[in-house]
Amino acid sequence: MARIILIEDDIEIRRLVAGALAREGHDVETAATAMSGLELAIRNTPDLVIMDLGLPDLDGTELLRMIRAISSVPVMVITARGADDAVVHTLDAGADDYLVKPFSVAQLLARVRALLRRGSHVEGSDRVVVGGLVIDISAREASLEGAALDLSPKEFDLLRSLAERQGEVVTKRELLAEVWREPYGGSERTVDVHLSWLRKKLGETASEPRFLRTVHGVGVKLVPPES
Amino acid sequence: MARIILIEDDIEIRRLVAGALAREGHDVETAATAMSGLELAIRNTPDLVIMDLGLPDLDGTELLRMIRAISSVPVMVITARGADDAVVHTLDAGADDYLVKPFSVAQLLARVRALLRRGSHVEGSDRVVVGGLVIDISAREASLEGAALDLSPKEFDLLRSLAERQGEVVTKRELLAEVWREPYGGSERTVDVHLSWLRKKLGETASEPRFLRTVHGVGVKLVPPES
DNA sequence: ACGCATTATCAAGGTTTTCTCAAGGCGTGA
DNA sequence: TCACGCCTTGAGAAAACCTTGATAATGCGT
Repeated sequence: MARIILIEDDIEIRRLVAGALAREGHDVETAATAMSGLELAIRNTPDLVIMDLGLPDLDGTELLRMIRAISSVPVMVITARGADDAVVHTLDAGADDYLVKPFSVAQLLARVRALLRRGSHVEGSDRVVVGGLVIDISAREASLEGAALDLSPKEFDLLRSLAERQGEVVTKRELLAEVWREPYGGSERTVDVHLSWLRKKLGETASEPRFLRTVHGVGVKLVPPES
Repeated sequence: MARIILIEDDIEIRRLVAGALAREGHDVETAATAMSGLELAIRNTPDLVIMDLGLPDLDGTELLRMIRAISSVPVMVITARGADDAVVHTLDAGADDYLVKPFSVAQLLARVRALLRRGSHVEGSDRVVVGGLVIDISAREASLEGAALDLSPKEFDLLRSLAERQGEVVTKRELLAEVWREPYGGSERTVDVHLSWLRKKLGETASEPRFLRTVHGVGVKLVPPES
């Protein structure tokens, strides 16, 4: 699983590519303009950017330079311009691969795999994904539907403990042991309160749960929200 | 300048490509068969391997697998076979790029540059770019939005330690160990103060952070600024 | 439907962590 | 020696966070 940003104005191609990538298990965000794509590339710290060269608001090479100025993320360019000096020019501006439309989706996916294969060695960030909830352990940050969550230390640890055993019911005692480092003492009330805060930040309540389902008499479990 | 191995049986193409690469300043070794190419790849620890898929003594994919078994060197495949599943198959076998003959030499060179650019980044990562902040490690200098920063030794080491693990949370203890060489003793106050100075030079404050985000109870991390 | 046990939430108070300032030490070069 | 830049340390204030106890709500078995 990788975070991929797709910047493409043609809605047909966007759907086609985004769908194929999603089917490979990737987390895809799309943008139809250069500026919104740039913003995504800054905010989401993606593992790969795929961009069209012919965007409505800005020349693709310009966008590429802007991305390169702030990040070394792998960039794949897809475009109708197949002229040789366009390819050379774009690659030298910092692109990692260049695919000419119309292209085969299978080949695109294979090239994406090749780029990610190289990139994955660079970072040691491991993530846990539950529905629209993404938890990045080494960066110690979590986001819900792309929007960053502002979690306190205990809240994050709590969420991580639940995420590492997603779908499983975890007792408050276990959470006290894992998060609070208190295998015996400690009050289970404390866990309740933190769960409540977490719920608030996840946009849910105990009576309308989405991610955090309490199992009466046993504990809680973290699950992807229903439909 | 990079060490490149070219495995290609067609003498015309071999001369053409090897000549062009040499003219770019690279150190090129050629082989006409898979076995001699493999030997070169083992002995010479190249920065890049360019290989034909249709070699006389061994199937190209087989050679690719053998190379991959012993090395993670970038491999570029050039071949007459343009069929889509050949491309997919080869990329998935570990190739980094795939160019169909007849190709333009200019494009080949541009793709070589792209591969080498990435390869050198992985190895002795000498420059770290995060947002508008550029840290040149071997030159021991940093610049913000193009303007050089005047950092004291400790400030630079601190910034470098954070940059080398950008996006990751680093504890003050770890910084004391890495920057101050004091894995146990040492006061975390010291780190705080240096962070404060660094912030001032980066044009930010703790309450209005751009690059240095403190993670309460854990440490700090270096991230690209938002928007 | 009733009562008990468990869970949810709130508000208040206390604790820990972080930030910044200012003072002083140390070494270098003028 | 003096001036200067650099580093360390201590202290106070501010901010962020955690815990607790009380009360309301909910679930479960009878």
